[in-house]
Amino acid sequence: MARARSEERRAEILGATLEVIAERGYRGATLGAVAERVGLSQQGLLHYFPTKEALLVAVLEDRDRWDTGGGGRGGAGDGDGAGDGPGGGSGAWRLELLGSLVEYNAMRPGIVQTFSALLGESVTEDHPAREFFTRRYTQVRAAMAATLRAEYGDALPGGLSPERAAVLLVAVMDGLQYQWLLDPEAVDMPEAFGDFLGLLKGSTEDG
Amino acid sequence: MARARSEERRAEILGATLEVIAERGYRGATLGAVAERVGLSQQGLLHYFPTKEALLVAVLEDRDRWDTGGGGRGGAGDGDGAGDGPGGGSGAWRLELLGSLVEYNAMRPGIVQTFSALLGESVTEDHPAREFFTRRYTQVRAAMAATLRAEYGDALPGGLSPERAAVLLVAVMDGLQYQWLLDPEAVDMPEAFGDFLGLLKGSTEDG
DNA sequence: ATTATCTATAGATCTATAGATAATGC
DNA sequence: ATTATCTATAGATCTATAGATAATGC
Repeated sequence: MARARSEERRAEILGATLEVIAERGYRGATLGAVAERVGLSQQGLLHYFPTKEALLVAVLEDRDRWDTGGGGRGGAGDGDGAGDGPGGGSGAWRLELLGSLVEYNAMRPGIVQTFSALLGESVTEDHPAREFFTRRYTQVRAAMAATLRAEYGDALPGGLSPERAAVLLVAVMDGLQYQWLLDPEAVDMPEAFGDFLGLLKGSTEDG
Repeated sequence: MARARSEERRAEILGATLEVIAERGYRGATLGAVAERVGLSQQGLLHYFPTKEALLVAVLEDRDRWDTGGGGRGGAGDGDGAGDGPGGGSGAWRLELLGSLVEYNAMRPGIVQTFSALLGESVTEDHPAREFFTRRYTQVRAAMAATLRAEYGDALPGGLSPERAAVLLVAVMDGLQYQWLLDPEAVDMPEAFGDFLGLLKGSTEDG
């Protein structure tokens, strides 16, 4: 019971951390702000996560677990570095699910904002999330390539290899997120992503 | 002469600011670090830019000036929110120049990192660059759409309207920058961008 | 006068450590 | 014993203001 309550507390704290990072980024996030959000003193928070970096690491590990479907099978990625969704479990996403993933992300601006902010920060020097994102993108590109290969074979309708298309697929997902976060009225993220899938297929359907 | 020296100093300071932001983001950048890089005390720096935010604003205004070709004619955008290049001057980019722009960016990781970090941070609340990027992306999408329309008319070979293709074009440029900054060995940014242009044209050439 | 810089410093924060107190589980 | 929290606080920073000093340009 004590253990269970402790786990609950940690989950609460991680949720609050996601919120605070969405609002201020990791560097701008303070332990005090996270603590306040869960009704703890800053020092009380440090009982659960001994340093600020440990808190970030826990957030990223959580993300990894969630992305890989909770089952803990590594290798397959999720849809994107800055969005998330239901884990696959079988090794590679089915292409049609990627559209749903983007729609799902469009309903969760908070979490998209958290990871878009982290991704942006991660390119700066010595950022504690940099290695995480580097590794993750390698995985995600590989998973996307596998998905595309399963769907289209070694050459896509547009003429690209699955590997080269995968880079673009991931780029589009991330890039759309920034444009959409900054101006959700102006950018229909799921529609745009559908447009891109249409290009890969060599034809376009209406949104 | 005093005026000229002053302008020089300001330019030096802006250059140093770009570097420090690339390394630590805007929130992580300190006036002291910028000052040190130009051999001034932190308080000496504040003689030129009275607040930290004024320094950021100057960086962004500089960028705007550079992007619009230095001539000060508004309306046309540059290639991208997180890269830069020679200004157009005539209102819209020619499509073939976009590829060169990406190649140019690939030779300047520092500046790409500065603006990628800023873009990432800008999605957080009350970030002083948020409005800048929102406005700029609106402009850039419009300029891209105009470019595409000039090249292909109202329907691209792939079937998209210029406006809908423009969103993707910008997304690809940004998204590629993050992947490339995190892992330049793994991602050939210019090649990937060429692949995307090929998709828009409905055919693909080798890199 | 104005410009360029500096020293001193106020006033805020921030992270993390130390050590106390109370409750829970053996 | 262990767990959960708290108060107190050290030690670092950071931004920005105040005010002095020296040089430059009329």
